[in-house]
Amino acid sequence: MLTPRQRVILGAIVEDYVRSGEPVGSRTLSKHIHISLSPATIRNEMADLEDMGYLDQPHTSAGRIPSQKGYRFYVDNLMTKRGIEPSTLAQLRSLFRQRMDELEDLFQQTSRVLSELTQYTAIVLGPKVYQERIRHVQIVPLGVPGRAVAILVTDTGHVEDRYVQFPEDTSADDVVRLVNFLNHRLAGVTVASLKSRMVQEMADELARILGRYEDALAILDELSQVASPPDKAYVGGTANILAQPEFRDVDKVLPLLSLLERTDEAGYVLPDVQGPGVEVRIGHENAIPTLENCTVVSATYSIHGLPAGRIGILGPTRMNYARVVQILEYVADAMTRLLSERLSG
Amino acid sequence: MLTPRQRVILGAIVEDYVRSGEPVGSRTLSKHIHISLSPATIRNEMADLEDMGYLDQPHTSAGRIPSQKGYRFYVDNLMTKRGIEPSTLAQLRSLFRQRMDELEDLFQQTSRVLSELTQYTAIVLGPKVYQERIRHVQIVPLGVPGRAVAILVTDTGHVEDRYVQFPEDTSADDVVRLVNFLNHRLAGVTVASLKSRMVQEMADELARILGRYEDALAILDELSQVASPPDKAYVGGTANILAQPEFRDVDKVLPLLSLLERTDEAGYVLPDVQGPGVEVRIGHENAIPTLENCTVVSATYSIHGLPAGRIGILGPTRMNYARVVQILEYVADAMTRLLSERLSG
DNA sequence: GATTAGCACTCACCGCATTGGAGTGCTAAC
DNA sequence: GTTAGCACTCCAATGCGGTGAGTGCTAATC
Repeated sequence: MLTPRQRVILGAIVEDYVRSGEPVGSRTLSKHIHISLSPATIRNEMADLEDMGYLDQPHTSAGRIPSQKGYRFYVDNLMTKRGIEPSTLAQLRSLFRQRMDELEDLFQQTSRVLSELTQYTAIVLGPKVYQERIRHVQIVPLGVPGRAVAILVTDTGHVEDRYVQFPEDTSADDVVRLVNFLNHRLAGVTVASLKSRMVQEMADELARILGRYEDALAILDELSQVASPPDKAYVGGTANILAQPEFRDVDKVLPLLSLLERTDEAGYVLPDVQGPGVEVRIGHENAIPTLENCTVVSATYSIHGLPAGRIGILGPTRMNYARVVQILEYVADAMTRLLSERLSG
Repeated sequence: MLTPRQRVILGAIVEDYVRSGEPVGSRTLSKHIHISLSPATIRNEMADLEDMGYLDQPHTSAGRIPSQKGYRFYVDNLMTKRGIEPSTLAQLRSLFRQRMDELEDLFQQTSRVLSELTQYTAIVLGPKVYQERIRHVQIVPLGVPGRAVAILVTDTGHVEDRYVQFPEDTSADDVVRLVNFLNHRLAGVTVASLKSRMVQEMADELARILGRYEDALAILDELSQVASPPDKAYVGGTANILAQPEFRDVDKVLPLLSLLERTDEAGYVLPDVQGPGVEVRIGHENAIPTLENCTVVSATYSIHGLPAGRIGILGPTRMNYARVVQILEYVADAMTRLLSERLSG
């Protein structure tokens, strides 16, 4: 257990190091406002903190830097939220006051603003489609026989489309019948359940309508594909990583940038927690080894009380935790309100 | 004008430098197979080439490197295409042999493979929608009165959707009438013409159907927005830039990465040429100042004989021009064939 | 007249020693 | 328990000579 004095010293070291990026020495700390101890005393305390694993020393004659354990203790016990600076708050407010017709815009803009405000990398995951309810199904045949586009619209206004192939001799009438049937049977059903059991039981009915069982199955199979799009990730400010002194070295950033570049994998950077509140993963706490020197802070936003998607910030372990946590709290909250309001009445 | 011997020497310098990344000295060159001259002679020629601006010298006692003018001369007059290596060809063939249901996949995969093969950054621009013909229009009202999703499907299977707002008292019947009217009037029309004159003349007709003129205008205005989506850019291999020795310095890459990150601006990297063949822009020939030390090689792909979109490679001026040009020629050609074949009968 | 051998010169780069300074650990005094 | 003092450590910056690749120039050679 840490003594109150050790806690003050650890907190001061974390905050000083986050600000300056330089290892913190005992002399620097003794000048700190809330600490009126001589450098020697502080040295003793620092040696103890290092023994306990809260601090690291880059080399014998350097100051101390927080270890990952140190950051963890800071986040759990010492961090004080001072409220978001007015200018930041203003920028956030204006972001959510804009009229954004497209959901896509909202996510894109959010990731841009988040990365600008924090100077770290921001990741915004679009809402998971499979919880939404189907509002409309449409099939548009293209010029080529047997080829068409299937479109799914959910009650949130989310549109998914997919190129599908039909048996070549499917007639225009068949398509109309199919669309009517699907709309009748699927309206209000969640996307998730479309994939599973619905297909089975619908196949029989559909076979009656079309008069061909195999075709009915094939068509439904194609359609069910529409319902499982990959989660879309909006990544902003990847270039910001380079500005961080700990990533000035090209060899260290390369794996990180490669990871973020594949937007399909970028989603895995955010942990899959669905609870409320902000989640902080420091260094090795992340599942992905590439992130061993990074911290990922993430939060969940909801639609109508249901967790819908995640937003997060990726930066070095030397991160301004308090500020990032507060900003994410604000943004997750604002997105929850905006989306819930917009998508009901 | 360059003498034949000067041309041989310049060509050798370019190819040697592209391969090694080190300034080329006279001794190295004299060992070159096709050059049987003493270092001294070569030195004299190199001095002349430098005077004419084809070569640069990093410092007095270093070898020579090609200037941008030198690269330009090489590309225009000296470059010999030796044919793509078998292994590369195999990879390209297998890319286009895959079944790719979504156009999106095609562009994404192409940009990935291009960047992997070249180890540079690849940019693929999706086809310009406005040349395509409208196949189907759909409007799906959402739960909230006056809010709906408008969907446009083109004959290539391209789907555009947009959240739109209607007058709140628009009835379900009105929407059905509107959709029927639009499909009747717009089928086969190019997206481009929808924006311009169509709107004007349709407004009158629509007003008769709905019985309200202002609303008709408002609705058409919203719809015309759907028809002008930004060109979508698929950027792959941005991290590859870091692997290039000329961009090991973080300060030099940062502006480049920032540019590529904003995918809306990434499109501007490729010049807007619509002719056939491959375009090479070296250093300052690029419109964007950030690219002063980069070369952009680009090519156009077509659908049914009409230029549809562009693909390109971004790398340092020290680039393997012959190889990149050949690969782009191949890919543009393959995309043209694939898209034309797939989108007709 | 073109080519080449020879030579002095330049300059980046490497390794090495030197120095300064920030910071520590330890001990003894307060 | 706290602090002053001191020897010690180690990084980072600086300076310096040696090395080698490469050049430009001149004079000899073909």
